[in-house]
Amino acid sequence: MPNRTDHKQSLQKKLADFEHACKNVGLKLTHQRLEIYRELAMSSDHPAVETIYTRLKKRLPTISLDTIYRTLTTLENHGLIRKVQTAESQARFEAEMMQHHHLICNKCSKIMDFQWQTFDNSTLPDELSKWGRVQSKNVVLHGICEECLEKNNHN
Amino acid sequence: MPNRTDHKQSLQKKLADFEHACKNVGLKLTHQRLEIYRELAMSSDHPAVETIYTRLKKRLPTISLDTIYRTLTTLENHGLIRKVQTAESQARFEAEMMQHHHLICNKCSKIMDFQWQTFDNSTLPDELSKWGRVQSKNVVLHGICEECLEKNNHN
DNA sequence: CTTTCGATCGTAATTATTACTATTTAGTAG
DNA sequence: CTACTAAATAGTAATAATTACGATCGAAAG
Repeated sequence: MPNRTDHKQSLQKKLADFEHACKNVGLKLTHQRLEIYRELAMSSDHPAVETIYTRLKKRLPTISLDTIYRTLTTLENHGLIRKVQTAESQARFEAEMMQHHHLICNKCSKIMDFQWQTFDNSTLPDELSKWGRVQSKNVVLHGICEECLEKNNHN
Repeated sequence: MPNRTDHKQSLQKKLADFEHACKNVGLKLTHQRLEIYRELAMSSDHPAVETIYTRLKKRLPTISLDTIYRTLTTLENHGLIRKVQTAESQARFEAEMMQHHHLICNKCSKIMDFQWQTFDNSTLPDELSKWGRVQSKNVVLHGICEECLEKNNHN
């Protein structure tokens, strides 16, 4: 029995789950999809699209960049993989330099600031002490704002 | 005397501080820089570059997009403004679907996963209850990883 | 006032992502 | 096993975001 810190499932298990998940949501189980997922499941370095492309080309020399973009988007929409938290493709700025955190609406992309003293005062897990020098510590919340929720109700 | 939740300084104060800061770090105080900063200081909606450009054009019809990009980068490098947390210009992905958080190196852009049960179990500040529906709750740490710190020492 | 070097403008180039079309293929029905 | 069909892919073209370049311009120091 795996101990509770052993949260990484075996690759086999992940791939099997993936196949089932595809079936369940009606996604065709293509060679490319499986390989793209496998590549990501084997990687722990949060690769960019180009990186995945380069790595996959060794096994699938004819795979297209478009397929990778399309597939990653599809898988993300079905909750099978994640895009690492980013505000959006385009950068956004602020002049507020006080410590604060962000709450981002997944629908309208509005960003709200909030403060959270309790969090700011908390200490990080011990395991991070040997990582290097932590310079900033922020919370990012994602969700749907009240306004967008209401819009949806009126449809 | 302002109360403690009144964390927004007056625009006047901010602009004055900005002027001093520019002097201190040897940045020329140009009309464009001041206006770009003013625009950002007046905005609470975390505008994208195009947004800033559009707004500024009303007052400075000849301002160039390049100037805005360059200026924002300059100001960010001097810690006068902030870019809202993004991993990078290019998106990055992961297949790990368990709740976890990210630690990102500002030098080499490596992303490390970590877990933080205490945080996961914590409750959000009350003020957020009326925002809408929060769907995810993550910590993003930025800093310099051990490896990059050592590289710097050897220079 | 003049000088000087950093900053700006206008535009071109680059990079990341998305769209398009002809072709291929997974899933299914005969 | 073969044929069908809608979905998926490859290859390439288009778009969007950002960065680079070269000719001026102007802030700041003397």
